[in-house]
Amino acid sequence: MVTLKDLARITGYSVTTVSRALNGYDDVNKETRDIILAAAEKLEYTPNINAQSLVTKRSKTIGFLVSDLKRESAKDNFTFEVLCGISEFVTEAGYEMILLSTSSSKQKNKTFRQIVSERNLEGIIIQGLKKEDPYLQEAIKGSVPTVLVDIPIENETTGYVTSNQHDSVKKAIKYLARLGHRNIAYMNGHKHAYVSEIRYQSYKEGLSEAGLEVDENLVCYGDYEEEKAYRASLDFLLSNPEVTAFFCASDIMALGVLKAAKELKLDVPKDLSIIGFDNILLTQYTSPTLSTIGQKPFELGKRGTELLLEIIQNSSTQRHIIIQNELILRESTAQPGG
Amino acid sequence: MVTLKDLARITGYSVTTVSRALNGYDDVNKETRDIILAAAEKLEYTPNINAQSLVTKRSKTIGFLVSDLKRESAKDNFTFEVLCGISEFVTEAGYEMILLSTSSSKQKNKTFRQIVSERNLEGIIIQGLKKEDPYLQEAIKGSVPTVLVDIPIENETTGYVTSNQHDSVKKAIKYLARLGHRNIAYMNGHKHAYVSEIRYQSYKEGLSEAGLEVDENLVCYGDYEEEKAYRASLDFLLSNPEVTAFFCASDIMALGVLKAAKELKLDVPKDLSIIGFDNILLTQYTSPTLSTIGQKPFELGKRGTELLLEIIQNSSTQRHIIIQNELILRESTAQPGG
DNA sequence: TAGATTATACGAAACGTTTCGGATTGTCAA
DNA sequence: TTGACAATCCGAAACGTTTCGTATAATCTA
Repeated sequence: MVTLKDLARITGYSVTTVSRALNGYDDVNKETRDIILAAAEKLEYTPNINAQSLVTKRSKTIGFLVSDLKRESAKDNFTFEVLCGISEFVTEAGYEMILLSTSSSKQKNKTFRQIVSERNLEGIIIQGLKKEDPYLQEAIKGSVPTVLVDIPIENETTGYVTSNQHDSVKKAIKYLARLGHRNIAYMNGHKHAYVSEIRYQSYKEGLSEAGLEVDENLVCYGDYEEEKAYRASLDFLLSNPEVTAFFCASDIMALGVLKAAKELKLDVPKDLSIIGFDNILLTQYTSPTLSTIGQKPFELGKRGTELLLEIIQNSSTQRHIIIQNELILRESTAQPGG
Repeated sequence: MVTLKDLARITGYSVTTVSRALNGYDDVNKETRDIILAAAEKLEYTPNINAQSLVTKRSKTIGFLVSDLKRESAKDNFTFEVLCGISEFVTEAGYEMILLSTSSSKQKNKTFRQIVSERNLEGIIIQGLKKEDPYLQEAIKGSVPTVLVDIPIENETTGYVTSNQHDSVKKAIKYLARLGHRNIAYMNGHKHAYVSEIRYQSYKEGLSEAGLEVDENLVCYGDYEEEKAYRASLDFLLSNPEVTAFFCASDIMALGVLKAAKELKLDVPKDLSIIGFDNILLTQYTSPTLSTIGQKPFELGKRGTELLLEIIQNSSTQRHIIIQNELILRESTAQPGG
């Protein structure tokens, strides 16, 4: 490893001068700067960021904190797309990202503050924590620049990035209503996630705005799992034959509903319209193909990082960014009865 | 941020003693150790890893170097699963992973050595670099502990983790032969990837071992893209009606072949058997469902990290790990003619 | 020509650790 | 009583940076 000291020894200047030359200070002679730069180039010098961060407090590193990244989560490319977005912007900005995977239990061993100060992280992006997770509370209360994905909370050092879930869910519901559906069921995920709540609220508002009544009995819970959604909807569809449309809080659950419909010999979309959420790759390959609400997780990651760096540099005017979803209509939606 | 100095001030001991107490040295009195530990606990002290690494040269950090992690790569959950595997093991071992995304062009700005020494990385896992990428060469020649995913090269400080692609491809080919197929085509990916070569070799050997002749004309190129595979196989199947089976170097390309077959009104598997590679989620949802070779990327990541840490700690006896793939038979394979 | 100003360079301290080599007690065998 | 030894503690240097304050020499101003 070649250090400032090496460069100093070789060029004959002091460590101070070498440092200032490399950092572009103007109290160093053009000639000596050139000599120093040449030597640095030749020896492939790069500053040791750890040492740098020790004195400047700027580690050029942010954390991506995600809940429980284990075997099963590999299926979830929402997280991965967010990560790709972060990676792209972070690199552009000369930063680096470290991946922090945590679980509810691990949060007892180490506080959020500790995680951050261990590695001098300048800021953190949080995705997929449960509402009641201590880290989330710490992050919001603390003074570490933080950006939350899909959790709409903001303050001096906390911002968030999300999609217009509210509008897009309402839009989907109203679309179904416009097609003539009167009994629109809702397949919700588990209650740990903020998004479940938001989508459920929006579903109800969508119904109201379409002049339909909200019926609590038309809500199922599938925990964001295909199998659970399948079982829940199987029973549900049997006992609620008046239902002609299903809005699902995730595509995965929509697959479960689709499977149940097939099982019950219901024709999709003739007997039952289905709309999912996420636009996962699979939705284009099922038969019928699935209508869904498409998010842009890559964008969420990218813009989220942008926001985070603004908060870090104190140059941000706003504390939140909203990305537009799109309602993607495929074969699984139609007028009731065909 | 609470430092050793703070603890020293509060407990009345020296920084040295505090440090030694926390690190479990036995030349500190049980009582004083307890006092110090209590204080550390109370103030939520955690060592600053950057400062630590400056003196110990051990940063508790490894890098995951992946080629060009951009928008499109989000679809590729091979990489993501590997990443999840790395994350799991790395956390267990008290390390942290930083994500390094590079492109062929970026590799000109900064050398591999620089990337490593910038952040005192203890080791690096490399996935998806092109054969001719400079970083790959540097990594192999250099003295930084490195683990390559799916690139079988090893030396003093370099190891690799891969699956038994060779055997599993041969197995698939021989399985097709046993079913009675005599003209088995091969859809290859682009030539930048080591795996393309390996799979192609294994395809040929599989044919030979099954007593079939290798015919170079039965090889198509789909560049690991569905669309390209679709177009390539469309022409190919038209002009080679004797072909009754297609082995594809990836599931994505198998989808393309499947689409082409449907387009040509070929019945799969009656007129054409198809085997893919990767076992992506989609293969369970196509119709017919796709036979494929299943890799275990999570395992690759996890065991790869294990190997890397062994190399770092100089405690490893072997320099490579082979994970068993499995041949997964679904509906897309049958005897020729049904 | 004296004093002020500018250009250029550097010493030393600091960041938060670890670790080497002592220093200071107290205990015990001879 | 003395010397040896163990137990316990600490000072100072080091890791690779940045930065504050200062030093020196050259140049300018009046």
